[in-house]
Amino acid sequence: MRISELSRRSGVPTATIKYYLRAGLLPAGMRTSATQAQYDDSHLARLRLIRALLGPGRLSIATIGEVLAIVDDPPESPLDLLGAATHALGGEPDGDVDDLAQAQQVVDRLGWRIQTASPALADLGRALAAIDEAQLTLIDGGVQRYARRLAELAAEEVDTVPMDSPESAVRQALLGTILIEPLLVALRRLALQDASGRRFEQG
Amino acid sequence: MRISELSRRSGVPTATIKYYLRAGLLPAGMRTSATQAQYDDSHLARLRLIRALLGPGRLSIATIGEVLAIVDDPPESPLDLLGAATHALGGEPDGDVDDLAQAQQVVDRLGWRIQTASPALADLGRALAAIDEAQLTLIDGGVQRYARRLAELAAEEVDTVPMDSPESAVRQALLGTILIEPLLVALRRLALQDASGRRFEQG
DNA sequence: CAATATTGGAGAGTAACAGTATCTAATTTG
DNA sequence: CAAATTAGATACTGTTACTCTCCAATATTG
Repeated sequence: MRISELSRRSGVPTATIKYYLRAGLLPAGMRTSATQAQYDDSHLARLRLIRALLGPGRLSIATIGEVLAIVDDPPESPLDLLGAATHALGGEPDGDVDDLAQAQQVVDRLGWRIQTASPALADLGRALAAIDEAQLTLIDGGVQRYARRLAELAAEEVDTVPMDSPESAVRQALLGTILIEPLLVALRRLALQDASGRRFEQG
Repeated sequence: MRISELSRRSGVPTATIKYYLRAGLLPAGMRTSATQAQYDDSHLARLRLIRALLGPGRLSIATIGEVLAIVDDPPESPLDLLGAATHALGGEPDGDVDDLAQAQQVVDRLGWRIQTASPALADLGRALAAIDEAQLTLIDGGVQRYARRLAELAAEEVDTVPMDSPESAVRQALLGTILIEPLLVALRRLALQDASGRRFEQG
């Protein structure tokens, strides 16, 4: 198909498609002449993926570039996989030292083995600091309780990663990390609405 | 304290503090003269909260304004509370009709009672669509499994909301909704790293 | 008490981001 | 052959979250 059809089928303006091409998010089409290129379903799928990562995934164009680079050229070892993934995501790699130490302590108490200097660890530190500064009361058992629930889910998720090919493994692992987050956030907000409705209607 | 001390103690530049004052996020200090005002610990706490919502919470200045307006002037009924909360949060209220229908179906199957037109429902629809478009495989039991884990946690969280005063209830409920999200996201990424480490080291 | 520093308030300027618009030359299509 | 489409490049736009500059009015310091 040509760019106009790609645009029509994806709902993305041609100017924006060109912008993604320039940014290297979308591979160039197969050139048939100086002013024409053919795009196929893989381009359509990639385009939809970009929009998914931009929208619900809330990633920046730059971050999407890093993520897609990993998807397109996966690391040898699956061990490095999620390391590379969370490294591409996550904000500034390091923050306040105390916050980081607190995060490390949480992870240690859980017995989790994490590559040091994971940006997710810094994110955890900042999240804990934010909760602290807002003087929020956590549920009994606090962070550990959330962590154990998520660990159960994480173990199941990792089991869904196919081991047949590194390409599909990296895809599932990386995109799963990113795209399930908005699902969890939305579900949690709805669960809170339901729970608070149940509590206060009889209180 | 004066603005320079507020700046020093919070780490926020005075120019930025003035910007928050103009935006109505921070109440004005007590004026002592035409060119001087006194700020107290409540201003410091508010400033830290703003930074927490801006950083880990990833809210925009405009959204923070809405959230703080609810905190400062809570609705009468606790029932409206999380409705107002999730209404202030959440992206565009409505999206694709099919996506919304799928989200509604998920919620119905769970037996959750949600105020219709909750932006969180639209968010759920978009999150599901994104997962679908990326052709991700969900864990067995799919969305329902995530949902039930989150429902357990949500029920416990709602129990931590103090019923003594509407002010503290709204604070806990609203800020809990927002600030625990980055905690969950960070914990999940770390849990995934740990789980994938465990899986692949023996695979 | 004079010189220097700080402040509130307002408006303009800035950097990053995610597009959009315009233009040109070369094809395609009708 | 005339009208439409395209790749590619460059320039422009709108939004966001600041950041800078100025001014007159104090406050502080020597």
